[in-house]
Amino acid sequence: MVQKYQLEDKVLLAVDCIIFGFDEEDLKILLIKRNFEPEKGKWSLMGGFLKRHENLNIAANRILYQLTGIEQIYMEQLYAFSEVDRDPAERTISVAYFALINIKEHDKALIDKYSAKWFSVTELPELIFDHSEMITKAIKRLRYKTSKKPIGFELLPEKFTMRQLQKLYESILGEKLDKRNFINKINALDILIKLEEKDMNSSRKGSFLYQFDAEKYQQKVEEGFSFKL
Amino acid sequence: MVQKYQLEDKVLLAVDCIIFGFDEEDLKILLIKRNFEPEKGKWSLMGGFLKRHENLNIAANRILYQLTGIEQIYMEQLYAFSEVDRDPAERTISVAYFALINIKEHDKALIDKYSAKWFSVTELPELIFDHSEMITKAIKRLRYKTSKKPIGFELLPEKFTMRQLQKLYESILGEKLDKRNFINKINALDILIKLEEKDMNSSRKGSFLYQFDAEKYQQKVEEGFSFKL
DNA sequence: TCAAAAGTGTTAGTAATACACCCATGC
DNA sequence: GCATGGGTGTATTACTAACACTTTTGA
Repeated sequence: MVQKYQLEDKVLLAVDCIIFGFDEEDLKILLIKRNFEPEKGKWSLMGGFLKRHENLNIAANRILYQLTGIEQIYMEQLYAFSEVDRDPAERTISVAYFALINIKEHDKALIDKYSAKWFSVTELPELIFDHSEMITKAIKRLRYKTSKKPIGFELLPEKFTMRQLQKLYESILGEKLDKRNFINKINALDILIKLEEKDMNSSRKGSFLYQFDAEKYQQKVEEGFSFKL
Repeated sequence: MVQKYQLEDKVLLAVDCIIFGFDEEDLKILLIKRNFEPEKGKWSLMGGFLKRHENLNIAANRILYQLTGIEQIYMEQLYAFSEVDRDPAERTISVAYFALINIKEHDKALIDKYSAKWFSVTELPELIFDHSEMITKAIKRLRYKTSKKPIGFELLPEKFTMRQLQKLYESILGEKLDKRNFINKINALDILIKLEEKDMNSSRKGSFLYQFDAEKYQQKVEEGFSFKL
């Protein structure tokens, strides 16, 4: 006979999604114009409320899908934000999630339809509630993860140049890296396939394209390999 | 005019506290016999429900105080656990917090009164709900933090021997460390004060006692120092 | 006198950093 | 022919890891 917790306070539990993308220049974050009160019309992370039948991961994916049409991506829980007055309308606790996606792979039309927009992390607009704080924390976590595992390949097209990869790392870490050291380290990891093909857009000489070797990477992870950039 | 989110589901939000302690031998976790249904009488983390007027940090401290008499310690948020059926009585999301405390500094009588008990992390009893999973995650986080910052001093008495400190690190990391390398590294950090005094309990020869130099440490942190064991 | 834990340095290997010039091409 | 970005290797330094014997003293 299971007894219930009848005297306890219940609260609204929100989920906010921090979606990172990369456009071969800058690290970007996807924001949306909020279409309900309070703060209607202001920029915001993709957010919504947890429903009774969902866990938080599922809610995060549903909310992202409803607001942007983006489906089935891996999101990771960041932190629960719980200041009593963080939402002026009503007491709400928000669990922030973040994810990395490839901007080009996700249908621009769909995102436009939903009035979502990419902003460079260095030029974010004013955001509602504590969403800036969430983003600050997400960037910190992203930097940490980047220094442990070679993530970031999600953010690039299937074929990419060393220079694009380097720029991606630079924009995540917020600092310039040495070209030769970077290439040496990435090559030492031995998880890229160098293609015959060259990308001729970026320079007259052209630069070789690479692919991420997911199989080799998986194998190395199983052998317990760890990464340090 | 602030509008409310009237159609959204509300849920119970619980907080569970993972309290780490060290008794100069083993890394331990504080557990309590649950005195209400469901699962009454089984071992559990210290848990309770968030109240309307509290944020999660404050709730975590209140719950810990009510169940163990331990006050005013620094707790860090770990993760929100949200499986739909994690609590059979009613839909409950739980945010886990963890902390490090010095077992001896916290009044044993008080803890006994509340029927809390310390268990070695290597010999945990069966726990309710998803509490084992919470502990696994907390240990992982603790190991990570230990490898970045010289934490763990919270777990030792004010004066301690190098060997005690080494045992603490070994029990957090779950592996043996080399005595000389350990001492060399700790000394290189230059955040301990070597005392004249010796501890005569552990051996015939006696071993020198050390103190953590909080001031020096603070200064180094400000200079941007980072730690790698 | 011996058992039990404390204390003490060096070396070899590995990883991280700093650094500068030539190449290929389109204009 | 020159401007642009691409590509390449080495030397130095700092860190990490492995390793064994002597000291002290209470029983």
